[in-house]
Amino acid sequence: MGVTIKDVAKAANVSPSTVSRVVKDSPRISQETKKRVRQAMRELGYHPNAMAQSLTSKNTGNIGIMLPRPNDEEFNHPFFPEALRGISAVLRTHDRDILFSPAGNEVEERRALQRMVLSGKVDGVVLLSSRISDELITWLYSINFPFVVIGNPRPLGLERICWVDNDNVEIGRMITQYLIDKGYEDIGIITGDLRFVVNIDRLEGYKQAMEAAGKSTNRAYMAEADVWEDGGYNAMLRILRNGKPSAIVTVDDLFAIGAIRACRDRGYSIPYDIGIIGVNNIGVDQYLMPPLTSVEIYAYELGKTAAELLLKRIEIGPEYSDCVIIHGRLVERASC
Amino acid sequence: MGVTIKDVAKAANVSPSTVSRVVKDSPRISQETKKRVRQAMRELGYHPNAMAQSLTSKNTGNIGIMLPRPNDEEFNHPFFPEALRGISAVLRTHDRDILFSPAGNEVEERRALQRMVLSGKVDGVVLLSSRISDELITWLYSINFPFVVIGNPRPLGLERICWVDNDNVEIGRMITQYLIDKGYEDIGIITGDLRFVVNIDRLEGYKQAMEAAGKSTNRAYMAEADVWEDGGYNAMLRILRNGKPSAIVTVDDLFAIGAIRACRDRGYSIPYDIGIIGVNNIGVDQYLMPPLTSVEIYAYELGKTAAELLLKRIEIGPEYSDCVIIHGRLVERASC
DNA sequence: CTGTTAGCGCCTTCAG
DNA sequence: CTGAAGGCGCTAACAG
Repeated sequence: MGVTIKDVAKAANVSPSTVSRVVKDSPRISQETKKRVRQAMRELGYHPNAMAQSLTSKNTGNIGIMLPRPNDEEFNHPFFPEALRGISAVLRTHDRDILFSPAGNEVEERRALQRMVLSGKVDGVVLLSSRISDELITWLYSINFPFVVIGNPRPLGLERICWVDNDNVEIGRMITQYLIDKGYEDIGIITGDLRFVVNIDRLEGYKQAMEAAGKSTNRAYMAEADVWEDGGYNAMLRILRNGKPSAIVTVDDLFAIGAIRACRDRGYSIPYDIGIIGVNNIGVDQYLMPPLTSVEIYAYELGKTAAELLLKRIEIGPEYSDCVIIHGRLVERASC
Repeated sequence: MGVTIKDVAKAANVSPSTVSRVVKDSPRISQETKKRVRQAMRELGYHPNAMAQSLTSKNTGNIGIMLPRPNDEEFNHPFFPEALRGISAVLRTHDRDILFSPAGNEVEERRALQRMVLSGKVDGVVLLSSRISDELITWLYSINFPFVVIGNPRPLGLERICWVDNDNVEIGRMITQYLIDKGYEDIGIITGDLRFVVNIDRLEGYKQAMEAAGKSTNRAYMAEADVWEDGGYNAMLRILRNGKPSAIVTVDDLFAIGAIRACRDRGYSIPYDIGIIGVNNIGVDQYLMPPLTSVEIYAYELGKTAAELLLKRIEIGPEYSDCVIIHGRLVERASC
C-alpha cells in the first residue's frame, strides 16, 4: 500500500517509464538496469496497482462467471464446483482471476452481468448453462463482448459464438436406450426446468429413443421436477399416482436420488420394481443404495474447454469462434 | 465501451464533476440537473468505469475469497458452496463482487492472496477454514488488511481479528457423547488432515468425551483420512484391520459415507454391527442407506456472518473486531 | 448548487 | 536503450 512506480524509479535512479517496462519485462531494457530496478522493487516491496494498470491497458485480468439461476440453487449442484475447477485450472496458468457477481434472481443476474461488463471489470465472461433463447447471450453477442457458454446457445441462430456442451440429445437417447435394452417396458421421465436447453435436449433424446423403439410416450409417466432431491421426490410421487412405470429416466442424478426415495417410500424396490437412471455421475452415486447408474458428463472438461475457448476469443478477437462437443459416457451401476 | 463522464457532461451541459455527483446521488445537486444528467446518461448508455473509480476512490467493491487447500479438493466439498451462498447473500445487498484467485497448491495460494491484496484488487478477504498457525492470517494481520476467517485462528494469540466458527470441540464432544449414550463400547474416530484447526478441535472433543466417560481411547481405532469418500473408505479399512470397533466418529460426512461402504464391504451392517456418525449434515445424508446421523453446522450462516463481519471491519476500520460462535445441532437419523 | 483544478498510478507515444 | 509528456476516466478539494 503506497509504494508506487515513482518511488521505485527514484530509488533505482531511472524514470517511471523504465520501471514500467521492467515490470513487463520489455526486451529493450538492459539487463543492467533491469537488475537494479528489480532490486529496488524488492527492497521497497513494490506491487503494481492493478486498477491503474487496467485503466490504461484496457484489460483487467478478470474473467466473469455467471450462474444460470438464482444462485442459491445452482451453488448446491455438484456440477458447478466441477466446472469451476476446470475453469480455474486453465485460468491459473494465465494469471487471471475469477469474478463472480452475486445475484438472487433473473433480474439481478442480468443487472450484475451488465454492470460487470459495462463497467469494465472483466475481459470476458463464461455463462454456465443456457436458457432457451437466452437474452444474456444475445446481448453479449450484440455488443461484441468476449464470452463463452457452457451449454448450447440454440436456437439463437447466432454464428460465431463460442460454446462447449455435451450432446444432450444423445445422452437422453443413450440412457433411454439402455433401459429399453434392459427390457424395461413402460419408461417414464423426470425432467428439469424446460426453459433450460439441457433439459429440453435430454427430453428430446428420450423421445427419440422411445420412438425408434416403437414405444409411445405416456404423459402420465412424464413429470417436470423442481430443484433437486425434493423436486425429484415430488415428481416421482406424482408419477406414481398415475400408475407404476417399470423404469424412469431422470435428467439429473439429484432427481434420481429423490425419485429413488419416493419409490422406496411407496414400497417399491429399486431396481426390481422400478429401474432408475440418472445423468451427471456425481460423487455420491456409487455410495447410494443401490449405486446409481448414470452418465459421466465431464463437467471438469466442460469448464476447462470453456476457459480455453474464452481465452482464445479474447486474444484473437471477434473473428474467432469455435464450439466443442463433449460426449457422455454411461456408467453402469445397479439402479436399473 | 467508450462513453465517458465527459461525454455525458457535454451532452447535459454541465461539468464532469457534476455528473460524478449525480452518479453518487449527492444531495447537493438540484433535482433539475440530476434529471437532465440522468437523461443524458441513459441516452448515451453511460456506465462509470469501475477501474477509474477504484483508482481514485481507493476501493474496489471486490471481496476476495481464499480457499483453504488445493482448490481442486475444496471445491468438491458441499461446505464450500453453502458458505459461498451465505457470503453472496450479504454481498449482494451491498453491490460487491467476489474475486477468486485460482491456485493449485499452498505456494500458489499464498502468492495469489498477496497479489490480490497488494495489487489492490480487493477491499477485504475471507479465508475459508484455518490452518494451525496460519501464515496467511498472520500476514494479513501484520499489514492491517481487512479480513475475516471462517474457522478458528487459534493458536495465534492475535487479538482483534474477525472470525466465525462452530464450536468444534463441542461438536466432537457431542457426537461422541451421543454414541456413548447409545451404549456403544469401543468408539473409534476418523479425523481429517490435522493441520486444520477444525479437525484438531473435533478430535479434541472426542477425547474429552471419552475421558469424561472413563473410556480410554484406542489408537488402533483412530485414523487420519485423506480427502473425502475414498479417504474415509481407506481409513475405515485400516481400522478394521486392527479389530472391530463398535462405533466410529467421523469428523466429516464424506468420510462417514466412505466408512460406511468400507464396513459393508467387510460384511458389517450399519448400525447393527458398527454405528457411524458424521458432521456437516450434507444434502445427501438423508438419502443414504442408512440415513446418516450428523451435525448441522450451518455453513450458510457461517458464510453470512463472515461477510457481515468483514463488511463492518472494512467500514469501521482496524479498531473493529469481533468473533462469533455458531453452535451445531445434532440431526438424528439411522446410522447409529 | 456547480465548475475548476489537480491528481490517483500507470502506460505509451515520441524524442533523443 | 531511456526519459518526458500526456492521458486513461474519475474524484475531491477548493472556489465561487
